[in-house]
Amino acid sequence: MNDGDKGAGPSARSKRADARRNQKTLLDAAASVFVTSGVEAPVRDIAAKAGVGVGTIYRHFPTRADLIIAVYRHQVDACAEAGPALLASSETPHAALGQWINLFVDFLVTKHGLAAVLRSDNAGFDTLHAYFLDRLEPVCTELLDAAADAGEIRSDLKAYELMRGVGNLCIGADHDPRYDARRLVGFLIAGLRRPR
Amino acid sequence: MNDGDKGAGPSARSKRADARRNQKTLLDAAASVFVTSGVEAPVRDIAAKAGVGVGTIYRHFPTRADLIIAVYRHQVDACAEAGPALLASSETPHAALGQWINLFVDFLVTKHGLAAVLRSDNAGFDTLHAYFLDRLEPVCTELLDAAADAGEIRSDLKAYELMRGVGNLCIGADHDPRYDARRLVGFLIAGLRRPR
DNA sequence: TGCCAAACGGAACGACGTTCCGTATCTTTA
DNA sequence: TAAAGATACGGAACGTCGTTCCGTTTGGCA
Repeated sequence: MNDGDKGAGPSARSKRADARRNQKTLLDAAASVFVTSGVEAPVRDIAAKAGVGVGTIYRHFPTRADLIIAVYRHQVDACAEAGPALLASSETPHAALGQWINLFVDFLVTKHGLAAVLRSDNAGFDTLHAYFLDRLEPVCTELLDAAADAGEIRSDLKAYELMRGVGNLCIGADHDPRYDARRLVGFLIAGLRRPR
Repeated sequence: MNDGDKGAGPSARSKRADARRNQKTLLDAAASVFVTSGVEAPVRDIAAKAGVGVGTIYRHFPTRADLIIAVYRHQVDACAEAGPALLASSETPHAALGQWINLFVDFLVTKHGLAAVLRSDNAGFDTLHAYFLDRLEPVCTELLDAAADAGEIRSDLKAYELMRGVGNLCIGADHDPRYDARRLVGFLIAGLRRPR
């Protein structure tokens, strides 16, 4: 338990001062570029925004996924932590599930291209995929089980499958006014209801 | 009614013999490579498989989308034509819709990466997107309207939105045994049922 | 047979991710 | 405080990819 490092990003302490500074600068620059150009923005753009060479990015974040994870870790964690809270505060487990899915969808939809990259089969994004799953799948499973135990929804759906489906529905949901991912996800969740 | 050309691919007639031959060779090579490496296979691979230079590909198919369209046109057309037939032969419009969507999903899922490319925001794939829409949206609208008129499903969903949703759900459905796109699409369709 | 438009092949270009290494900077130690 | 060693930096360089361009070849026709 040395410095709070969780394994997906470089340590924040016990490094040279300039390295620590650059890491922060890089995170800010990446976050900013992600907002304007999406998470698939060229590495050089991020480097330029941060006023740093591309080598520096790769030293701090060996893969692109590591950078994305570092940028969004807090929000993913918040989403994970909201699960149990919703379960405790909602009328029914199904309502909690719906609200939690809404959080998840909002998160994905507001990050340009994140959903797409999550599903990319390009090598190097497995880490990202794995991180989201590690963090969120248990939470989703808990909500799903609760709703299934209450008899509100079918019980043969795994959290993994649901999350992939929801994630997929969010792809390209920005920049297309004719496509409302939230609504479709709502239909999907509705379709989970136990027949009768 | 000259030679069957529909505008998205080069004419088959009134060209030099070698050109006509190469066009066929290219279609076969592309189809073959698409099966083994997916629709995003490098252009050079397709050229190599066909035994031609890359320039030849671009002369016959100005954009990558044109090549993909040419390869799958028959299947897309078949899917489009199946719509009215299903509507006529099924018990209810909702059943017809479900069966038609199944055809669509089967088509997408069996073509490596086609669903993903359909949703790609890379420039150059608009043509592909447009072709699918031109061909299939009217059919989907017809089915949707029939089911809505029969009071079986909600009436506030556009064919465009449904097709995008279904297409999205199919992304990455191959090479992942834990994810069954057909099942999720089924849930989505079920979720369209009119409340009651 | 000889001409020439049509078609061909593949080198070349620009964008990108990623790696590598000479250089600059920090930190430690004498 | 000054020099040495470790650490980090910048950006050139490499490989891959889509796409364009042009010198060369070839098929059709007079």
